[in-house]
Amino acid sequence: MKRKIASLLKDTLDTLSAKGEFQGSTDVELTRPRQEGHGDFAANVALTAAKAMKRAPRALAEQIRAAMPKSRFIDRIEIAGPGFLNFFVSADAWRGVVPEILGQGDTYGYLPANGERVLLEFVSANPNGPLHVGHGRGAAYGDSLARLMTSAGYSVEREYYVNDAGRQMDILALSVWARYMQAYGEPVVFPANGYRGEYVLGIAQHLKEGVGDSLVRPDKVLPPDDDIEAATDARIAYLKTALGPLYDSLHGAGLEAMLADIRKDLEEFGVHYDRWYSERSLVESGAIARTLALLEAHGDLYEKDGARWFRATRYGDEKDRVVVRENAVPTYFASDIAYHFEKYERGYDHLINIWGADHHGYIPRVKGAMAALGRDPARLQILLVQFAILYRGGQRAQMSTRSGDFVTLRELREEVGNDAARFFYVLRKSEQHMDFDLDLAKSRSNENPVFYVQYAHARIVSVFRQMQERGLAMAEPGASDLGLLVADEELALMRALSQYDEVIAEAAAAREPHQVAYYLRELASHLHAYYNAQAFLSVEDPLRQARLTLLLAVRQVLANGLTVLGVSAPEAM
RNA sequence: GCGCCCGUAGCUCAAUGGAUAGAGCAACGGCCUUCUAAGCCGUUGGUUACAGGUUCGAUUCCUGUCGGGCGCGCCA
Repeated sequence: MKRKIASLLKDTLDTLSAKGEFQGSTDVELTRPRQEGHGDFAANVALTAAKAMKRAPRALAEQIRAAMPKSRFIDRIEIAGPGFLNFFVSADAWRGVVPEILGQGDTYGYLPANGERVLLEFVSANPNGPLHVGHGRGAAYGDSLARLMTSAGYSVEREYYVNDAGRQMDILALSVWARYMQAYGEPVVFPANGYRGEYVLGIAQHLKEGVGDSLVRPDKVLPPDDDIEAATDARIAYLKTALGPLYDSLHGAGLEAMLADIRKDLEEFGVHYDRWYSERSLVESGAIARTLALLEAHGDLYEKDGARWFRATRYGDEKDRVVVRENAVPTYFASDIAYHFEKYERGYDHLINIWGADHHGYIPRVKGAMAALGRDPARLQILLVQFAILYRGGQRAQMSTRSGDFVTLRELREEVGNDAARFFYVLRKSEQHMDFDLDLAKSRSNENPVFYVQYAHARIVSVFRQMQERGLAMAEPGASDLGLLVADEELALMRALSQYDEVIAEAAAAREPHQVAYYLRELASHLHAYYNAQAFLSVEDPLRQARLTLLLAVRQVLANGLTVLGVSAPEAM
């Protein structure tokens, strides 16, 4: 609908331009006015163009209105305020959306394919512990964004970058080994910065059952005691020597167990990936070395304090960054450069990363590295998800992976259900700090907005169930006389329905799934109002058929929107 | 100290530079012998943190101040 009006307006402006009676861009944006009396769509073109043309805005608006052709979509056009053009759309035009929805079904709201490929990387949590509620927000946001952009015509691939090569994984291995030793009653000091979560015990137990006592070695706590990090590194080195090739099975046991857990968790949450991309594969394929060589060739690397540095300051970062440590081991940043460079090589139009807000300082160096490699940093869009601050019983709950004192995504899902968790997560804009009230999310009170929307869907289905029980039948939707739909609630509903594709387009462009959630709440609100004001089955037949047809369309759009958010549309509640 | 994000109703949050800043919850008052009351209708609630600036017009953009979160590693 919006596009139809916009196109009429553009044609008019083009005509005026050709006659020299209008200057400025004729690609005009229409808005949905907040104020009821301001029509269905508003254009501010007269206001924006008036200055350059040295004309009074209202007079210009009047001229544009006079030049607009008659259309069956438009009842009237008013000029209001400082010079807005307010378009009032005809009821018949609104009614047209109903057959459109029913004809397109599940694909209603899908925009035509735009041929653009998107690689969306999200969650990518280190596999050294279960996902917690912070990761859950990234998962819900990322997956909904993927669905949203798919609906908006993009070709989207989902990817999880598995950090299976770094020091943190060695610390997990060390932690598992300590628990394993304890399981054998061997004396061992648990590493001060190890992972204390209960899941580590499970992995150790599993390991014990699998390989027996073949990994038992004398413990050796190495100095310096005052530097925990250095002591840990020394112990890891010791363990690698002591275990030899067996270290891989220890490391692998932790990795595989955690990865399997994460995959299962996400699958159950409705989040499916097209690819799990291993960091280690970048090491083994030599991609890191090749990428560093490219930077070297461009003169963007140098030696200092025994390490190799990337000249990030040359590309806008605050300071230069180490890519190869003094001990010759590449940093995480080095693999990330290789990883992102490789993403560019794969030829996507948009590279989108979703990162936790604590990584924001990392953005300039990655973009800088891409610029150094001759790639356009603008094609890499990094979206930040702010932390969800947990509250339990009115108290702020702290999270820490290492202490094992945290709420896992799985716990949350079990307590509040996948639907409530997903809806709750995407109800806030991603860069907004979010207070996650666990008690509230757990409660099945009407404060939880997901029920409100799902209930609207279930109510419609229930009407059709009643219809059958009463021995009534639904005729072909196309046979209904929608002209009978004249009630305020009906027009409001149809107006809302026609807005769905606009919401999809705008939400996708802004990367903001929460817009869909807000829209659904509004559509549900119109439905509930309609439900309370009008009867469906207890009216006579031409009208009954028309109303049932409208209900079918509402049900369809509710279902489509919920699908974008990864939330189910229940038939009964 | 520097950088990034944020500050909107009692609470949680919306609002492509537009018109009288909106929802939900909470509070208060109504609505079920009829399709699900997890619902509907109504009332109350605001110096958009503060001070300037840009312009026809600012919650939105710019500068500064205050307050909160995060980051500033040869960790990831």
